[in-house]
Amino acid sequence: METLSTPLLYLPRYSTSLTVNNDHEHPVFLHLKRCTNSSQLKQIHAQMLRTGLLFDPYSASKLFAASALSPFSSLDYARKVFDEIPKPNLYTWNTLIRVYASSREPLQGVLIFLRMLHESPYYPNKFTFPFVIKAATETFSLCVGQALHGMVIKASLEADVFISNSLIHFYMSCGDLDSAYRVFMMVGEKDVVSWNSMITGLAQRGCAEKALQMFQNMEEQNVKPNDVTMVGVLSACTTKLDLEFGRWVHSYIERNGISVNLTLNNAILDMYTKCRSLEDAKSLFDMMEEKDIVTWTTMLDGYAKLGAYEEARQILDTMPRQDIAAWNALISGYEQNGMSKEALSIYHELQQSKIAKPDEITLVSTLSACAQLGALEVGDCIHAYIKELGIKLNCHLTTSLIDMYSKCGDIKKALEVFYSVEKRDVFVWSAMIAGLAMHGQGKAAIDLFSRMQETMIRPNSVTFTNVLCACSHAGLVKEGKTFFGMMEPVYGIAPELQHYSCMVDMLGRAGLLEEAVEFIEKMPMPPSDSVWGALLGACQIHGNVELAEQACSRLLELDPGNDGAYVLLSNVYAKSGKWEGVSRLRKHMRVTRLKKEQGCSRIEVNGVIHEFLAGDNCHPLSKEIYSKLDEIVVGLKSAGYVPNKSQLLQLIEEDDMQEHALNLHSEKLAIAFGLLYVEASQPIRIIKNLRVCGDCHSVAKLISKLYNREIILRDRYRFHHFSRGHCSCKDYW
DNA sequence: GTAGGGTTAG
Repeated sequence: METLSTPLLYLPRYSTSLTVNNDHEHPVFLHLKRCTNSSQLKQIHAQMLRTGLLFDPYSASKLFAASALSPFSSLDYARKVFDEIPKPNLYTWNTLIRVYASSREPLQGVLIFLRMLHESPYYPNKFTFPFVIKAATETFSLCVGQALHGMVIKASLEADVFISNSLIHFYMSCGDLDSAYRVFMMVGEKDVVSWNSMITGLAQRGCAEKALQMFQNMEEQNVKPNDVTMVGVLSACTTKLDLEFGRWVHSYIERNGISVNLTLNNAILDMYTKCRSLEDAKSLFDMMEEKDIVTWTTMLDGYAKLGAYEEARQILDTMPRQDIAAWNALISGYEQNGMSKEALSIYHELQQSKIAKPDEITLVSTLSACAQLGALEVGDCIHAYIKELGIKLNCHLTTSLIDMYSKCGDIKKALEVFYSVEKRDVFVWSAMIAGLAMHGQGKAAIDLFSRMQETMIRPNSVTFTNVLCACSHAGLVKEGKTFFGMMEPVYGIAPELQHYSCMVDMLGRAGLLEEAVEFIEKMPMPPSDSVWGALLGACQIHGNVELAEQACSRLLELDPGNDGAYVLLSNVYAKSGKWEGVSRLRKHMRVTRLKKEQGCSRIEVNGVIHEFLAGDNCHPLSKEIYSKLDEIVVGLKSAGYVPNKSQLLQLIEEDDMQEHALNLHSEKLAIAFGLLYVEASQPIRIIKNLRVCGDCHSVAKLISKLYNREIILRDRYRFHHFSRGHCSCKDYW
């Protein structure tokens, strides 16, 4: 520790008077200019205090600027210096606002500004406003910015292009595009930054077309674009996923001699990966002489999202520093491509290696993977980890937790999370409504939707999909029709295909097949495969062969490879004893080599996921499982169970064999495994990739009674809670 | 003596 008795610098002891007489060449300023570390700065500070130079506002401002802006100084130290200055001048106030505006506490910038208005004799000048507007931008404080805008006008400073540009950026960041545009229009001499602020603002708000239109206007006005302009334009291309236009922009940059720096190269690279051209991305990546963490992460993300996992992994292993963004890119790449097991394994690797610390984004992706897999125990661990680290739940995390708990079958925990948070955005509300819907709690879902209306949060298109889905699963036809009718007139949300599908599903399930058909006929757009699929599903429930045939052929016109359509139609035939229809379908599937998606059920025991396929004997405990299954069948038969073969795609002709095939359904294997290895106090949680068949549904009900166990089964569309011989779906599914 | 706009992971 250096002390003042061993100075690093020799500071001549001037006999200073308090006034400096405009002697700006005071030697202490020279030292200040040459100062390279904080110890030297402190010595100068001490010297100025001793000599009283600090009482001169101009000299003090010099010291303060050095304390606030030099790379080796800290904001805390600068603040201490500021507090010692008896009469800070306007320059000093401006500098303090400036450093706070770009610090981690931008709000302080606004507060200091207010203090300046009260305590100082100065009125803000053309330099003050850009700093304080930046502070308002960083805090997303619309009313503060609006007030500042008012002050700018009163001070007759609205013609200042720097201030106007700050205001444009501010309004864009707050999402007030109209105000940004108004300020933009008022700027007399728009410079390149004015245009850039509009272009990047629009691009970041997802208004790609408007951003590109702005770019065109800019060219027409003969304002020469620079590298920042092109980053904004590329961002718009990336939103549009328009590779051809992206390539044109790349060549435009080269043709117009726009200087390409690292950031611009990164933006071009991102455009190529998002527009799915790995070739273009790779060749740019290889050519780039300078790369930073963004370059590496962008390339890694491109590989991972497009399924080139080996290449992605190689980037991770060779990049100079594996920060958390890189791990997140790999995890989300797997998760978004439905490879949840791989996503979880990367997450585990990350935790064990401790190379980087998981952040909110890591947790959101990993929770989604848990939700897909139904990995409740892993999901629970992540929730515990969040609590342990004291991570505050933001809306993204809250949504992911609610989604994970709902999809893993623990609706109570999902509700706990929902009620534990103070802040809920439209995604949080929608996720909770979806959770209740998939658990068949339609009434609760609707109640929640009503409570949502009491808040300022406006429902979006997804919210309505979830509400209609809730009505459909719970048979709430009247309510569903009301909500559907309100969408456009009350909420200004035009119904989309998924809303029509939900309505057809709802009407169809309720047996209103004619009404469902009329509804389809009145659709303002061509019905999609999922609309016909909903109708076909309803036909299966209500055994309407003729309509099923029509729905199936319309569905196959749109999606010829839809194996589910054949299965559903086959079930309709089987249900009404039309075996010739069944074998015709079977033959057709054989000829076209279309295979029914294999049924697969999953169960998690002690954090390990066990997977079963129909008739599968790959499991190491296969023998025990099958003997348990035999025991169950004997027990069920003596309780009066008769196998229900109506929903079996008739691949096996003989009766005995049919029954055998039924017994081998994957969910039955998983239930047998659960009875053997899940603690008696715990529910048996199973996840199936397809819809549960009627026979398995009755069997699960009986088992829940005979063995006095709770079984929670997630199928492709919803949950079934079996308990004491009943199912939560009330056999309406 | 002070100023404004940009790229990656949800």
